[in-house]
Amino acid sequence: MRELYKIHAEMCKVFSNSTRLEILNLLRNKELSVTELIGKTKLSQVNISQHLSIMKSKNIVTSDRKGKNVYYKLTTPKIIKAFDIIREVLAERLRNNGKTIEEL
Amino acid sequence: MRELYKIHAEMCKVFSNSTRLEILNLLRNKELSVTELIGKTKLSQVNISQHLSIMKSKNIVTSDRKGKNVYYKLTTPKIIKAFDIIREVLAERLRNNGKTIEEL
DNA sequence: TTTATATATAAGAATATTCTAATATGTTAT
DNA sequence: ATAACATATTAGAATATTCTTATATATAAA
Repeated sequence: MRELYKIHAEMCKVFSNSTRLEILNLLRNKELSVTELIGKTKLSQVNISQHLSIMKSKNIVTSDRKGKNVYYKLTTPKIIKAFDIIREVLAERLRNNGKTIEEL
Repeated sequence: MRELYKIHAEMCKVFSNSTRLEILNLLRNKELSVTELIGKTKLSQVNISQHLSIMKSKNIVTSDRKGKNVYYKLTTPKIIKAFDIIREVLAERLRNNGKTIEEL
């Protein structure tokens, strides 16, 4: 049973990096190619590929090559459900401090 | 706006350790003292205090001293909502592999 | 005020994560 | 076949995390 906490923690490690969260948020509605992700984030190609590789190895995203491009998408919308709950908590806290998400 | 992803990631770091997840799961319904947590987990006092300290610094739990004991509880039930969504994803995956959570 | 019980903090070795730079591989067009 | 474009992998320095050991602090009981 303690093994389950380890697997759970391994999965949450994916969410513990801001670059990966940014990528996941971009993938919330539609699949995107690496090139598109580069364009939207201004991050380096290498870095994005590395993070996508990490997320793929944890089964958070899947990839699909279409010609020269490789498209990535979420394996389940529940990932974004969890993402959004944490955002709600953060938004509440900011609000309590007189700030809004938009200000950041 | 990229700042928000960093705060979000900081919060998720709390969930990226199996011991902390175990503690959070024990705190899901009721507040517990450090001694009670030691009894339920068989982890060392120092280790539990350290993890509680980390979670307190990230505002995931709050503490309340009552006599000799210090009781900890979750700051918001949304923490457990997010926890449970990830568990659902893991349970689905195990099921697809012909296993159940109970087996672990 | 000393003792016992409960909890917290500090220091440091072992381990893990992240980014950058260099390079490799895969696909299409010429 | 080779050039151009898209993506993946490797290696390593810098940094962060985790656990253990030792010790400190806080409260209550004797």
